Amino acid sequence: MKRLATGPANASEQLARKFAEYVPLTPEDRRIVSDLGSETRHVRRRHDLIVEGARHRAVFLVIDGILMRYRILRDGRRQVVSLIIPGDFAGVPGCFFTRALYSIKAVADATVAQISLTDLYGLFATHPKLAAKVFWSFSCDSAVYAENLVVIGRRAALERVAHFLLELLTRMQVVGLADHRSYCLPLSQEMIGDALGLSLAYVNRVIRELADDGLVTFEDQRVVIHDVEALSALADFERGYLKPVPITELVDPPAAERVLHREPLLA
Amino acid sequence: MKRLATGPANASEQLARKFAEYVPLTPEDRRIVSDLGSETRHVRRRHDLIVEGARHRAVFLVIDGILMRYRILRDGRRQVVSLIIPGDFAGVPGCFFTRALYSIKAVADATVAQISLTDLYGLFATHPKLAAKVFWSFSCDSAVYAENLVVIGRRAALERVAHFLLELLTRMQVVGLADHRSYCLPLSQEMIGDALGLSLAYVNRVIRELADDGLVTFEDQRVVIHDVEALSALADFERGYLKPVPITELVDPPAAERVLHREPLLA
DNA sequence: CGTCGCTTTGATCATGATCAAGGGATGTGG
DNA sequence: CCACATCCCTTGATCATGATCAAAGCGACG
Repeated sequence: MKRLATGPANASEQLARKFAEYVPLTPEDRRIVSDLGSETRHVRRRHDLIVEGARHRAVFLVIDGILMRYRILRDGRRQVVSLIIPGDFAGVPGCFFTRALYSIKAVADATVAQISLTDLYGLFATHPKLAAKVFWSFSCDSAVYAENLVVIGRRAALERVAHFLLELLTRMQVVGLADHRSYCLPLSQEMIGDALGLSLAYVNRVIRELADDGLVTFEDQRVVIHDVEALSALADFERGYLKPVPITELVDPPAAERVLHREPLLA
Repeated sequence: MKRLATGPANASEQLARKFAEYVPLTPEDRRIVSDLGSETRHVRRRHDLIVEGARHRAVFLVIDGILMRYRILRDGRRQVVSLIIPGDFAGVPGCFFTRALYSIKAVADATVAQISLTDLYGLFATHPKLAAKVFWSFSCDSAVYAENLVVIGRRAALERVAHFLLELLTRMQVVGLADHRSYCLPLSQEMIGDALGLSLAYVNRVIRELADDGLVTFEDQRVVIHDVEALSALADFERGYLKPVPITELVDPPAAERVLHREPLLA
């Protein structure tokens, strides 16, 4: 259960790592994120960070650990809506609603940096470029949700599980928590089922089938994907949706192409 | 098939209508949107506005008509990822990726205002407050995707259809295209199935069942929900996820609470 | 040492898919 | 104006994917 990379100690390091390829943070950005997220909080495995229906006071940048965002329906059925790994924000897009739409629970002991909504919203007035980067990343999360709609809506159980493992491989790689084919996955099979709309028992059978075919191995909490190519083909996995365009073009477009005249910013 | 409201003629009117409650647009905002979206385009029913894999050059603000965002898998299975109604943006979040992740097709003849990516990105430099409002609305779209994950992942067919009809009722009401219990729904049962991960034949049976129970009526292209309360109970529908907090607090937080000092905006 | 969380496996069931066929409306080209 | 095609709805019969129920084993942990 060794870690591939030592967890970064603070918020700005972890965010910079996630954003590295696409949303380069300036030293100034990192200083601000460090300031904003200086108040860290630990969430123990199986404990809730946010409970559905509660009022929002902050968002949380995950520094270490894994959390899941979920809803439990009246009759006990549970759907996991997203897995939140280091570098991701927890509490988004709930922060745009007065009360939390979902609960968020730590799946493995987690450390998060707390950013008050006041500070977050204030970024628009004080550091609009950084605000743009953060909101750009919020928007990109939609792409993951949309893709998962295709997974759950139109793929068979085997494909769903395969896709799930590959998406997580890719996301973990981005933040340096996976090598080219393996990572630590602290989820029970029940949680995987709840993320994919499958029953616990069936997830177990499907995983067994994938293992029997020599495609993946689970040992302890580590997943090893022995043939990423083959599994991707099986799942019809295209990782494009996890690779947005660099935001540089967005925040700093070529000056010549700006068509609108400027307005005073803080009028 | 009468319309409840006459369709607004231009982009800023339609956006203002959608944003009315939550994201008040200033007169200046509306002028800018009018400028940006002055180039309109018509998309005939069944024609594609964007084809998966194409390079992105613009986003489109829907003025009139309905479109759907979808993917077709290798073996022909189709998943509709979202319905795009007047006031929504088409081409988001695809615009954050070099190539379109999904195709977008008009379900009913549509009119859209075209906004080039250059102009959209340029908003951050030229009109950051308006950019904030637009990106805030992009982020809110995530909430709809997440909710639909719960619908498709953990709800039975009857509940899915009921939830679908209620979500659309609420969204159409926001832009003045539905009264308190009915609206025009130009979708075939096959499309509804593709949005909900169900087969055409089964959608038909479920709709029949809802009709037999006197909960809804389909006539011509109009849906009438006879008992919104009962249907909401059946579907476990909570419309909170369609009602974000007003953005005013976000863009104009109380000055006293701003903790960070300001930086020059266009350094 | 006993409980709890998690995995594994079997047996049975049912929701919803698939296949097939027909009918009504609308549209289109000859 | 008719013939034909297409789209969409409807319904029946059958099938299968995956759910549900049940029970047992296995660590880990207190």
